[in-house]
Amino acid sequence: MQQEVVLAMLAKEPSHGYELRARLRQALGPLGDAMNDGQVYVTLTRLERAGLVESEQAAGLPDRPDRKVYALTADGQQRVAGWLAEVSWPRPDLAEFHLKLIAAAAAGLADPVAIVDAQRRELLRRLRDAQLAAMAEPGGSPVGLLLEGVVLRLQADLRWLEACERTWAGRKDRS
Amino acid sequence: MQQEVVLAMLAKEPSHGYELRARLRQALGPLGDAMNDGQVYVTLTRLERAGLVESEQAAGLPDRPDRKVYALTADGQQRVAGWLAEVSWPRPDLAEFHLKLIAAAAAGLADPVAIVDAQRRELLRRLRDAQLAAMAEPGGSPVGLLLEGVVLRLQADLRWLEACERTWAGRKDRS
DNA sequence: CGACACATGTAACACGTTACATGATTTG
DNA sequence: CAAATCATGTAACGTGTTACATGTGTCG
Repeated sequence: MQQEVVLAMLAKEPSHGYELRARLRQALGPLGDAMNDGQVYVTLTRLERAGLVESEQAAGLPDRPDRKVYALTADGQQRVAGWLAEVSWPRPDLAEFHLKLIAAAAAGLADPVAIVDAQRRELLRRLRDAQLAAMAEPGGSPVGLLLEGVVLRLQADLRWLEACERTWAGRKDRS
Repeated sequence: MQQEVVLAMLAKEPSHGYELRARLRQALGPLGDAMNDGQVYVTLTRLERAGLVESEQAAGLPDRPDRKVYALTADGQQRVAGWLAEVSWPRPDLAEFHLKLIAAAAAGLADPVAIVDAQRRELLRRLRDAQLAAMAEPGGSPVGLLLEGVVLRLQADLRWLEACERTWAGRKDRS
């Protein structure tokens, strides 16, 4: 799960895989459920191979399995600092849907307007879910904030779908 | 670039790599500039290996290199139909930024509010660019529609950043 | 002559995902 | 006894990305 994220969590303090996984889940709230359990370990292994972290065996709780505690190397710290300074932002991934409409219309396989409609119903469902989840979180909490972002996004996407419907409905009339 | 997209473009009519690439670029407008030239061929090769398309050598324009024309197999057609019926939607990728703020605050490496600020400046720049690009497109064109989606997204993200700033500024006061 | 349109690829790499595999201890 | 918690991994796969590599014909 995103090497930078794991690195940044280690910047706070050295830790082991199991705990990182738990911290991630906690920070993501309901969105963390999609995570795969083994993923963190894969990422840690690769980070170690890349020389960004180092591991050390450490005793766990009494009568508990030992832990493998990872800490940042100098390279790792630099990478984290770079990541924090970065202003990258995932570019909107609307292109796929856009191309779907174009392809459907061009190939005559499906009605673009119907596709938009189906998509809107799906997004409305997700919006409802996100709003419910947001209400379950205490206001002002980080997880609540994240869910608010999801809601704002979905609302923007729904408005876009309306624009899509208007445009494609118009195109059909003219063809 | 997304196997389904390539498949769907072939659903309209059999075609060769170079043309697909051109059609993609045209459909994406300014967003198509990020594409890598060799990518389409990689995708086509893998699709053929997977039995979703078949290729045939065909004569190109006079005195031009030959083309390798790809067409959908029955499996490929089914896959396209399935894709069109799907209501998948990329889940919002806000988690990374969210985790960045949490990590910055926890590790004390950077001021979350400063990060939010830098990010806002970046998004405002992108918003301006997208609006300029949108104005260059004829109204009602597919590319213009896509750019409108990008603008709506950016506006929603900017509103989210404002919420982030309020929340994190509040947290700082209390710490 | 140099740039551009036409046309095709490959090799290597990074990364996320999935599924599988193990084993102790506490709690109901 | 079964389930959950603590704790770790690996092998294989799909796919996007990058960089490199090649060749002709036309147009200015």
